[in-house]
Amino acid sequence: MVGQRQFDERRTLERAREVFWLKGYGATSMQDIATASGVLRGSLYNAYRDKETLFLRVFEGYAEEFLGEVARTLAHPDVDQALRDFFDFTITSMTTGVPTRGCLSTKTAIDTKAEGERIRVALRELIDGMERLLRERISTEEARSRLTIPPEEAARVLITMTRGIVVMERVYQDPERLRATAASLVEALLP
Amino acid sequence: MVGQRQFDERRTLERAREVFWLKGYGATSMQDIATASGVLRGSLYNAYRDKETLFLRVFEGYAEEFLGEVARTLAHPDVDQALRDFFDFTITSMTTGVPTRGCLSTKTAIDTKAEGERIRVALRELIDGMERLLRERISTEEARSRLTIPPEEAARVLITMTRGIVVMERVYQDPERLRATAASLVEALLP
DNA sequence: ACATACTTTGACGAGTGTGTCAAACAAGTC
DNA sequence: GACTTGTTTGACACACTCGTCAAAGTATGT
Repeated sequence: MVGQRQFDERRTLERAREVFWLKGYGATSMQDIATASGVLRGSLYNAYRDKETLFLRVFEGYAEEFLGEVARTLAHPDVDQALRDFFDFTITSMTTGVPTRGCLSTKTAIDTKAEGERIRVALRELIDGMERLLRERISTEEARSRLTIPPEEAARVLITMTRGIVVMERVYQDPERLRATAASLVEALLP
Repeated sequence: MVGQRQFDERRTLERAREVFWLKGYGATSMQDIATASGVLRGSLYNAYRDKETLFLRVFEGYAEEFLGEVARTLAHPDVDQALRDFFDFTITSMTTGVPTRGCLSTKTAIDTKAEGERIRVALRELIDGMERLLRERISTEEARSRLTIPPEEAARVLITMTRGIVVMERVYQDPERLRATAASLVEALLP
């Protein structure tokens, strides 16, 4: 390679992720990312073409990490505990930072300035992935026998619940309340 | 009154609501509302001071109507049916329009440009109101005896679920899926 | 008819946004 | 040392944003 990239791409995407996460796609300007990363706006446009493409690049890494963490939390042998760990992880993730950062994928899903098809596809892939992990975890013979509804349906309910919890976090800013609600749902699914 | 308002306030707030609902608080400009209502920007500023105050005025009407509808849907004597009607109403509301408009309160809750305290208070009032209606409806002796978890917890789970459904609507744009998920939850709560 | 009190109107200031581009630059290759 | 190829840089064009304000307009009360 002859004319090679001068800036540290990992670090730049990391900073970009933080900004997108905190402010959301629509409210984040390329200048915000330039300032946060120390890379000039022009270089960002040269390297990533436009804001949407840069975002997709950032989101790719986010989704991968997130799914990895989810898989880890669900690994607990006890189904109840696995689900509690799962909710614990998502709640901790969204209530991290001051002010709390919330959930990147939910912010993006709701953002009217992020309605491009590429973004929606990326969102679907992440949620599909989470749903698959959940479904697989609660499809064991043991879990199946204890569930009040079929695992496929329970997985959908659980994944939908995580999205709802994100919204409630924004409104009430009370992690304990979120955990209690999550525990209530688990109790209803696995009495 | 001497110098009285020239424009039809009802109609103007109605149009403003439509725009805010479709585009979200942050992405809506005063010019958007001026264009949609036919009232000049200057007049809007004169009448409502600023964008946030105008929004709060709009949201007030929205919340009132919404709570009224919720109360009506929950009135069904059969608890299962009442909850199904409740979800049916929220899902129909968010999937109305082309493109579907989603949920105004959820869009506002997630919007990083709508983080003012007055807005958060208005959001809490609406959600608190919905929760109260739900809780009261499922606190009857009959409902209580059938619920898998206490009515207070069930109300929180239900309200959180509606917020999650809104997010899933944005991602998958599939009303049937939303109804199925809602039905699954009701099944888990009232087996 | 005239004063009053408010609304309407359109221009203004100041800031922000996206994306483009030509020129300067840097790092390998011949 | 010259060439190639991509990157960096800062300025540019253009559009949009919020909120303000002076001047013109208008319906009511006297």
